[in-house]
Amino acid sequence: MTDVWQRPLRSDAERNRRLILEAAAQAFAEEGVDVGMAEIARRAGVGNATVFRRFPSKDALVQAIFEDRIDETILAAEHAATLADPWEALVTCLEKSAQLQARDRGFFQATEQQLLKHPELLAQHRRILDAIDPIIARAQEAGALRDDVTTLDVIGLTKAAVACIPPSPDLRADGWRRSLALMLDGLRPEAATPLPVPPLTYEEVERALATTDSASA
Amino acid sequence: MTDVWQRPLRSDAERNRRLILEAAAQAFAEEGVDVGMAEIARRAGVGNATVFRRFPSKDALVQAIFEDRIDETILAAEHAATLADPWEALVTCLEKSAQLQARDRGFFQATEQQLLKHPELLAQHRRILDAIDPIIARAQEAGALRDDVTTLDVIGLTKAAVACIPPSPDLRADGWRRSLALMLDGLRPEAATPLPVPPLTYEEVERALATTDSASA
DNA sequence: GGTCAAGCGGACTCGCTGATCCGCTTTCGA
DNA sequence: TCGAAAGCGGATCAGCGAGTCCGCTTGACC
Repeated sequence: MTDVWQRPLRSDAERNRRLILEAAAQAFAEEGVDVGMAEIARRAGVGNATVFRRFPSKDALVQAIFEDRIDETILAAEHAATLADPWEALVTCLEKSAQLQARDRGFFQATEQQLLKHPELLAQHRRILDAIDPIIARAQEAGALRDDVTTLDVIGLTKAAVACIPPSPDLRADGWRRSLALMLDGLRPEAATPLPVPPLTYEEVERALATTDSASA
Repeated sequence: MTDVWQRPLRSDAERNRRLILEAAAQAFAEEGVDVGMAEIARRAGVGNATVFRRFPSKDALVQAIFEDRIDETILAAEHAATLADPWEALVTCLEKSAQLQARDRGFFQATEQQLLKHPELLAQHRRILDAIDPIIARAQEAGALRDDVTTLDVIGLTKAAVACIPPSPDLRADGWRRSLALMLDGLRPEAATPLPVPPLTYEEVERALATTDSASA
């Protein structure tokens, strides 16, 4: 997606691009997506105009970082999928995913509400689903994971495990391990109790987000 | 807390006050706390100055609504506490709490990150904890709830159950019932597996929020 | 009905932040 | 070494949203 620069960036420009991405990721994670572009430029040690030259808008910058994180998550899922034990694969995948989200807590927390409204990002997000799907299926076939949950359920729970810890740099960073463990206990077949309502489908979510989009944009 | 008006408000002023509160609650719920005061005034059918005359700042307005919601939650908890079955009391309490949060999803989601930084609100929030505490304790004594979870854990999970459903007016509004059910399954003693890290204490959270406050304010 | 303080609302200020402009600097190929 | 194009950053613009001002209206009390 986006432009592929025929002529590669000049060396200093490429270096600045990286500095900006790092600074922005850190700033978003620490202070949320509301940090000003000026602050990001300051952290990166460049002028504000330089930021806008590399990323035509703040949105574009946020999206670039978001895509990076999605790639990392997918990589983690693909690695976890290679583990022999189906349940361990699931747990590993979810733990890594939660860890990534916890690291950039401010970023994810502040963006997830509004970020999916960009169609490109929605497509990216779908890639995560596809990466985790087989892990879920395998765990269910092995009888290690209850049958009545969907991939979307599991992803939601993981997100929730991170979200239920208040975001503060001064709080123990591993709090999510506890909530995730509680949720995993609820995902085992032995714990299963009939669920009250049917799951959301991806199509439902997609449609709803698209509508919300046009309403709030 | 807040002012007690010696002279009661003139009838029209009182009416406007109510209109503003309702309009603001709805606007926050639908669009998040980022809606402008002008939009709230528009929804209430009053001029923007009128909003500021009743609530000296946007913060004050948000706090007023927040306190309302906390009162409702505590009321629900107190009602649930009267139920005979300890587990049912817990479930009822959490469901009602989740329902309230789901109704004003945008509001809670957008505020929980930053709202607790006001000491008054932190104190208010503490009242919820105190209301739910005995319900938790009773369920644990009855052997219906695993022993190794704290009230803070349970509140966190409830919040998370709501948070893991994307906020959209076009999405089925009862999605949280499913995630909450999954979490409840993980809270039963039979499902219990040793938890990896110790719980957060209220003091830890309080301290962390206070620090985050001064950093981000 | 008359008086007047309380209340009203629209126009305004003002600061903040995303985004642009422009004159100077750096890289890089020849 | 040198010229041109790419890059740079401080100054600046523009729009938005919180909060204020002021001349007009309305409800309350006699």
